[in-house]
Amino acid sequence: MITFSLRHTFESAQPLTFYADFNQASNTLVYPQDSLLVSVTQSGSDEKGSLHVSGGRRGYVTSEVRRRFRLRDDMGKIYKKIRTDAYIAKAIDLYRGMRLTLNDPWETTLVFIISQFNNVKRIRLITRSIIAKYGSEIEGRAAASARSFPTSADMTKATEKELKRLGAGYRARYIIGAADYCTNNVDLDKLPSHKYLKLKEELMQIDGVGEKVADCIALMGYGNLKAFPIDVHIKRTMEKLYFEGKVKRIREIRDFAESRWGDYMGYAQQYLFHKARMMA
DNA sequence: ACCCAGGCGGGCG
DNA sequence: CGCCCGCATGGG
Repeated sequence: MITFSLRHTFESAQPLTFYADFNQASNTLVYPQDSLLVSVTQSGSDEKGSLHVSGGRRGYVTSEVRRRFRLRDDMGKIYKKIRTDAYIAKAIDLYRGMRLTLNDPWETTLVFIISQFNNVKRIRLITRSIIAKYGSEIEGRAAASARSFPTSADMTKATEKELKRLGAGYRARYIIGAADYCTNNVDLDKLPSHKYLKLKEELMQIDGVGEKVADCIALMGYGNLKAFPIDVHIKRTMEKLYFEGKVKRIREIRDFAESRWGDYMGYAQQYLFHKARMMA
């Protein structure tokens, strides 16, 4: 039995959180991917409850779910490496089975451009509005219907005025720029996912993508676990926990994380972030 | 009214 | 470089 919690993963504010539907009563997640509507159900509330996957061709969908929910990650090994102190141990105990997810690079880019200087509820609302307006309709057996996430080419048709009407605010300009750049100047699917520094440098060429958002894209869009996004929650939490409450630079916090959690620092970040956000 | 939210880009010293 | 500021929007 694998260590996986559909609920904690869904609630951890990762890209799919912003557009998928999660039914708490049935513990079922319905989300569109690759023009399919996929339904994932986990029986029981236990993180080891068995998974049921439906929608599309069974073999393909099952392997995609395994890939996107990173079900091949050895959580025992990861927990052993990142369980370095009481705080993160508590986070692991509270949210055992929470996985990082692997999402489409463009999808991740758009979602995290929207995320800046924003809150989760509004990120979700704006993302859904964008999908409703610019996505295309797909169907599946898992539910009645849904819309696929708009491609960067789809988004080049958007105007700043439209995006502001959907609530994007000053980020509307970034979205326009990013859609154009990712359609005409770079192929996100060809960036070097395993070369952290190079990947981040390339991502930061995109309009509205700075260091923090680039780390989010590297982590959740490319699966690069050396990425360590430092947002307000992480910064405050780590300054308090590991730096005696003193204000530190991003660089120093990142170096500390790397020395402490090494190749699994991205997972450490997700557990620290989720606990900090849930407790706030 | 005021503060905050998974920050970024531009400008200044 | 490193720091500071404005930025749109809605919820607590």
